Amino acid sequence: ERQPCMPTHPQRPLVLKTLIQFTVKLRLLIKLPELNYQIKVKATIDKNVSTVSNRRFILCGTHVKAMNMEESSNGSLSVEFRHLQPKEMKSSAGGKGNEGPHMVTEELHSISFETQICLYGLTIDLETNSLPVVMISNVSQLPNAWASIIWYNLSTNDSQNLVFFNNPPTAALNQLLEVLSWQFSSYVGRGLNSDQLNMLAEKLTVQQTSCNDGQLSWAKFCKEHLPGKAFTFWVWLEAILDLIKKHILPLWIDGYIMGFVSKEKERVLLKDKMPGTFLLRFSESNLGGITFTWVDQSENGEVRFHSIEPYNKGRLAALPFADILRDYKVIMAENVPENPLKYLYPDIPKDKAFGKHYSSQPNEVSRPTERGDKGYVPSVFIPISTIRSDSTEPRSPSDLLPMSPSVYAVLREHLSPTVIETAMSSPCSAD
Amino acid sequence: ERQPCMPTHPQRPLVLKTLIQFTVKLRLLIKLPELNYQIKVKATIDKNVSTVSNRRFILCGTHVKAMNMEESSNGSLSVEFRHLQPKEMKSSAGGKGNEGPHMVTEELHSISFETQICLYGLTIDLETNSLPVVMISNVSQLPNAWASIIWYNLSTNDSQNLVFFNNPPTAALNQLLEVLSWQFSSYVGRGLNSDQLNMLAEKLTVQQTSCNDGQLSWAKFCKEHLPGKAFTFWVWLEAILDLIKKHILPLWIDGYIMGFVSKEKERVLLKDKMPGTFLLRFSESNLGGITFTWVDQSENGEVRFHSIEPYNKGRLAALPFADILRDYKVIMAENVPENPLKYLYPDIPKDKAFGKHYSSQPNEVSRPTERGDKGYVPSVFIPISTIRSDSTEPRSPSDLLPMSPSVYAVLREHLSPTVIETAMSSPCSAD
DNA sequence: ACAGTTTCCCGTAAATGC
DNA sequence: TGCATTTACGGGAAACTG
Repeated sequence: ERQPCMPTHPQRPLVLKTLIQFTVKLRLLIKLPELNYQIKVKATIDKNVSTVSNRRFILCGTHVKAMNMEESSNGSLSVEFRHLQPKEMKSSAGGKGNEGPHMVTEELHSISFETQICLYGLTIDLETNSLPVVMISNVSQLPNAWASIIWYNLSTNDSQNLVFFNNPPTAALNQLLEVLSWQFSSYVGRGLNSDQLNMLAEKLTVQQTSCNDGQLSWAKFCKEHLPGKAFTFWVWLEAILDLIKKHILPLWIDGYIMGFVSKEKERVLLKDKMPGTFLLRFSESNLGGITFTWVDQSENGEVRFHSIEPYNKGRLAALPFADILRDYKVIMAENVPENPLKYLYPDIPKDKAFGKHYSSQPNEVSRPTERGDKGYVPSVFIPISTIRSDSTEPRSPSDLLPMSPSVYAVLREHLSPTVIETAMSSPCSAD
Repeated sequence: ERQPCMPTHPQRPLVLKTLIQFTVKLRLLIKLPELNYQIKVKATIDKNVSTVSNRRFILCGTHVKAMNMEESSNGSLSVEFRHLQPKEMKSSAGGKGNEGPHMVTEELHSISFETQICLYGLTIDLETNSLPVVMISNVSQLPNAWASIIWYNLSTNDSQNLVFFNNPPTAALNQLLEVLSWQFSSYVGRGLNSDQLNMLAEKLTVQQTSCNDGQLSWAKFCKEHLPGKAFTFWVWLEAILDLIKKHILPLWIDGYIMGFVSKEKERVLLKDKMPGTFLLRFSESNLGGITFTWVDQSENGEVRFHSIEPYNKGRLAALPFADILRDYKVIMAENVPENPLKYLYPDIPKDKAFGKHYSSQPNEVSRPTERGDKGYVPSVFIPISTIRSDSTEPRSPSDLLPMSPSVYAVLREHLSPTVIETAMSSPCSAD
């Protein structure tokens, strides 16, 4: 008769975190003619202790509340519990309940709502339960918990099978893909097209030892590591969702991120394109990483591909991805302009003072293996002050005023042919 | 008879945060011959309610504990309360106690310890109190709270004057400076020299309308904003302590950061030095910012100074400061190598796809005013792949193998006039 | 309206448990 | 011992409250 739902982490309902409050709204689906008294509803967690767990929780906050009229619409009764927060009761009695699955994120719990309605002298006991919920204690568990919710609701219409993960069923691959696309559209505002879904499908079904029947096991989705990797498919995908949401949301929504392309497909796509054509792809080896791959031609006309070392959250926090695309450069050491900093006051050679603090980060000089571990082009951030000097039309000193004289002086000193200090080389011919 | 002390935030004792646990250790300074029974000590906060506040706190956790033998040394009795956590009791009765200071960080509280000792048939009540403590609810209040602790202990020997901040006394400037230096040495491992202290003294005493008597008011230290700034002296200094601790600790400890120098002094120091001589200075206008200033000469021999836009925590998290010093470059727009990314697959001009997402960050082209708001040289991070190409000794193609052919191709395409001689293997002629 | 203050809660690190 | 899980708490931001 009622319709429970419970957001906690926005867009990740049915996952509850201990000590973090959540909200549940309940609507009475039958209409009552008499409303002379309060209908009080009580919320309980795991009321019937038949849970697959020896963890016990209670709900703190006002878990008994009266229903009131819905302001909007049809005047039906509802009640919203706010600020409920689950707390774990340390069960000193180590009576291991049902053994079941070992991960807490595969442990299903249930929230019950009870009430009594006295109607025409009749006393009616009402009770309803939420869909299974997963209880976690730290956001780090959220990805796996959410996977459980997805898998459950994808696989069964059962509203209360708390032992579901004792023996989780397989899911139809095409249904799963639909859910994944829906995940993207609800979480980051744009779903996945068929090319992207095909790539994910391939990734999910490699090493599918048997059953090529379009079914996928829970283990393949969320338990077993991807071949050669130290993480599961789902963790990999969640890291990408997170990356998109936090760092490249508008680009994603605009559809400029192809994202899910295999390295092989990538080459097929790029090989006939103009040199300088590139695409954006999520890293398959780094969690939450994005790279760009571009094509060019070597002097003998051979087509070549280059992928930048993937950018992750940390780097993108320092420099937005669009800016990286705008400003990315490949330069030769000889053409790097001189560093204007030479002596720490009063006269300590810079490297003498700071040399031991330089990070091993491969700036300036490329790594021993020119391409990184995965064939990526190494890339670093360099602090630069860039000056525009428009040489197409000669200018008088006064015309240069928009550029401050002192900066101009820096340029003169370090970049002009008549350099005083040890110049590395003459500047490469511009253009 | 006892000796209380209480670390919570390491190195910021006497500041307690609600709901965050702390530890207190108590030692009995008299020796007892008989120890046949347990001496239980009770910890209370603001036991005598004569506090300058209507905030009420209680201590949660085991606040009654028995003393035991000290394992080390002389077998004296002690007790350590761990996991105590202060909680605020919302006093619904709005009976504003003592009016006093308005800031909670100027509200002094006190922790009391009580016990009873039965010795030779005599019952002795013992009680001792902590030095005044400040209760905060968020780390954002810690700097001001710690300032209160410093000022109190600098100004008085009174062990319990909880109304101290109703009318805080002035402090002797030289004593304060000593404390500041001690702050640096205890918090970031290196104190301040006299030059640095002189700069701070000047900063503290500008606009010192009257009393040039070497006394400084609490307000000047921690209440009034610095002239023309939106923060107090202390907040400015704390931001620097924080910056040092988190991003440039080893450089600070080595003494390579002059840090506290006025812009005027800076020029005096640098003007006779070799071009390329620089020093590191904390920004006076940006909270927690550090800049470097270098000297060079314009072509007509005029001495010029340049200061980089200060780096703050966010930027230093992306690029360590030592690396910034190592890699900083000033380049001209004309000499910037081409960006290899031109068309988003299949053939969308890059700027068409991403142009609207570029940040307004002034990369590539300098700002309208060539030097920023405060006369700083603007500076940005640029993602770069750098390739060493050693032209001093020609190499055969096979020597080029350590560099991947594709990277080589990039170089060919975008950078080289005609010929590239590349080698990874040759060590760069060290220094 | 607003500023001081507290609460909320993510996310990393450390502690704990098994 | 190692991994699974919880706890701790800094820090940014929202909510609260006079």
